[in-house]
Amino acid sequence: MITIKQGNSPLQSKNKEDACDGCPVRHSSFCEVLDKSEMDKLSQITHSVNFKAGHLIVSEEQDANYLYNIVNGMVELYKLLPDGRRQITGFLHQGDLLGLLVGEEYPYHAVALTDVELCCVPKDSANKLFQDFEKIEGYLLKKASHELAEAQERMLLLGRKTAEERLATFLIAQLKRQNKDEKANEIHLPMMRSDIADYLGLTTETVSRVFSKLKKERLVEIPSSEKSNIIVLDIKRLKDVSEGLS
Amino acid sequence: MITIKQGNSPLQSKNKEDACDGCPVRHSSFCEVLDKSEMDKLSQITHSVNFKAGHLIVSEEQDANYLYNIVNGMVELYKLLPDGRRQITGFLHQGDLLGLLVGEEYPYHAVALTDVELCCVPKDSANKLFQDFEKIEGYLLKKASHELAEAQERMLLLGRKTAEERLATFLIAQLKRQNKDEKANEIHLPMMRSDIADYLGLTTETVSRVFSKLKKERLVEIPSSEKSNIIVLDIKRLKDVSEGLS
DNA sequence: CGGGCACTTGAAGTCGATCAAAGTGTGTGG
DNA sequence: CCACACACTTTGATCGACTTCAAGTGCCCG
Repeated sequence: MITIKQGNSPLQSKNKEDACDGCPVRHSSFCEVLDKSEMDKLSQITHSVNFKAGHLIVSEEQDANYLYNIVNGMVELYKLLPDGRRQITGFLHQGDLLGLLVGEEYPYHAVALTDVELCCVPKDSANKLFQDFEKIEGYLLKKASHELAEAQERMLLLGRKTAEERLATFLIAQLKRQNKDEKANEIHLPMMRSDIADYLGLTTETVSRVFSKLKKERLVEIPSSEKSNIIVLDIKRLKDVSEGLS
Repeated sequence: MITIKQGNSPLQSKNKEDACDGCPVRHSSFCEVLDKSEMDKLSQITHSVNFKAGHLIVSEEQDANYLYNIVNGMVELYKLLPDGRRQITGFLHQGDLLGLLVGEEYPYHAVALTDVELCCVPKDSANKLFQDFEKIEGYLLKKASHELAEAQERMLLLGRKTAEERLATFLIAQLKRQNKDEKANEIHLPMMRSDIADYLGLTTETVSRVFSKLKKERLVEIPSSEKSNIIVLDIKRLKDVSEGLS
């Protein structure tokens, strides 16, 4: 069972005017498509929000009143079955969007994995947002299709890969995301083993056992004191394992 | 192993001018956001394509030159592992989009499950499409977010549900899709058991066994001659099963 | 120092996979 | 029209990967 600290409502966490003055909004990923003056205008209708690690940001079936852009930190999305089984559907990083949806309600829970800073767009402003900044809609579409492709990759993982292949796939993906440099081989995993398990459709025990197996095979190394740091010893071979070649 | 008939290249299957004259494009789901004159204009840059059941429409890593809209019929999307393991990531129905993506290449294979008719937008026209018809982009975004929510639901299924729960979930979803009427209880499944298996992350044998179990429990009925027709005897209880309540 | 939490490791159990065979419906050619 | 082949489905028996249950370890923090 997961314990979640009570989440702040977005507006509590920071005074709205302060947030805009401090201009963290400028660092939202919207700057990829908007120029400086547009970002200034954008900051009129958005504000910054902070959540401490472990806090609930949105919950399933809660009215979707905000669209968030992760400014920094990491967020996990998950769905639950009535009996408590949990599937983490994604880890969100800087620049990712949270709350992009059709319906009235969020289709998932979102929890801050680390301390996070979010750029928060009230939903009623969203339509205005689209009118004022046409580019935004195309940008969101691009983001959404990208996520869709990732989701399909994940379905392949969950439906057809073995435990070892799943963890290898996960590590390779994290490695790619965290390093521009092709050769870099260090990964930092801010989430617990049980989060990795719920992301990969496994149990913590299995994740732990597979980590041990990968260590024994000299594919990775894990300093015993800092279990959240992984060193990949053989990227090529790990990649092969992730695709079932081995 | 799956045998796939050689797909036609889009332009072979029908004479372009004929397709537009026959105005099947008018029946593409874009009509949900465009008025008649806009649809006429749209049909200038799109054309109709037909594929016979079993034929390959697009394949993974093939250059994504077209965006398709399913006019009628059914399409399956899937990804493969090097050793042949297959995961079907979606069944597309009337109005669904095929080929909405960021990259240069399709991230999946698409095969016609039934005879299908597609509305085909060449990619170079797509940008023009967005400029001329601003509404289209918002429409695509809506479609994409909807698909994203479905993908997350599927991850929960693949990562955390039992075989019985998966099949029940699948049947309930098909029932909803095929019937406006809440009370209707007939489902037609154009795909084979092995397709259902590859969609649910199971084997054909397991799918078959679970069907037998559901029959024995009087949750469904399957006429022995028409295995593609399913009658749901107890929707409420099947729904409970799909959520792990039972 | 001790309690708690995350993680690891071990032993036993189970669900679905695999292997094998039989059943069912369809189409084809004699 | 029947017989045979083929493709799909079902059923049965066995197997194995991952889960479950149960200890045990190490680390942090009061």
